[in-house]
Amino acid sequence: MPELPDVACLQQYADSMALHHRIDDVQAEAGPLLENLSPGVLKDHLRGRTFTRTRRHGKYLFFHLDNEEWLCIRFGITGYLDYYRHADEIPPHTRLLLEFDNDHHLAYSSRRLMGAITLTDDPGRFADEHDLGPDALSLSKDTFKALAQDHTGTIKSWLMDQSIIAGIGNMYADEILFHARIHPGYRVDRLTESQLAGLHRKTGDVLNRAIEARADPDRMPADWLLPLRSRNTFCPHCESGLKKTTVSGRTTFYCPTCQPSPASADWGLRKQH
DNA sequence: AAAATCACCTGTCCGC
DNA sequence: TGCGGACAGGTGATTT
Repeated sequence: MPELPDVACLQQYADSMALHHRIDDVQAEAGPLLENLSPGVLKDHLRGRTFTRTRRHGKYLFFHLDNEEWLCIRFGITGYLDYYRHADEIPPHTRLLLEFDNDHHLAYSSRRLMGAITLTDDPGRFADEHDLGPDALSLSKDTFKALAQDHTGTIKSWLMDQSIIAGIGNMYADEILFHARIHPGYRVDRLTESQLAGLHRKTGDVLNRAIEARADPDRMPADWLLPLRSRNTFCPHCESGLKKTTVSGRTTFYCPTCQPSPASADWGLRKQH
């Protein structure tokens, strides 16, 4: 699940719960989440330290340690954080468990092992090394338009490409395109200036509104697509039946009326059917 | 070279 | 009820 709004909420959660407590104990399992990092080394770096603040870039969350290092977490599809008191509250699939000096715990859980846990001295450098583009909430309209130059693939895959813009995933790409009234299969370089301007505005609107809704579909506005996913239902604007299809290999929902298909020359799909 | 597709894990859901 | 197969919101590697 965790796209930018989800990670922003996890950041708020961590800020309200997990800062300024000394880390007394660390449990980590070896495995694919810890790349180039052993559980023992991670433990050595974290134990005795406190988190002083956090930072988010795209879908990554960084915890600043009082020795100037940062713990970096990527959540993958199934990752989340849980701060709790009693040992029997440990969530299933906990992959990293911190125990603080106030007898509370912070667990990073991930059912599918698709996230990452690592350390860095500098989140900015980390973002560069991992080829992350600017955060989706940091973009000016001009930067947004400039980033779209010369791309011939689909607008949906462009929005989701973390090396271009960091933070947007499959679900919010669909939501943003729905509100911008742009079909997800459009070629990026066939969009008009005004379409790109609208897309930029909707990107900020949707992501910020999703954070307000605490990334909870039940709190999202009534005219949003996301809570309707996989329900085979109707467009909240025009009552057309919503379509489910595949764009760039990803499950895609859209409204065929509000988001009309591009003319054949304007598709960004290599193969169309 | 850019863009699409596959592979990575594991749990869930659906149809037979 | 049991079982196989498709599928899931992400990303990095591989292929086209």
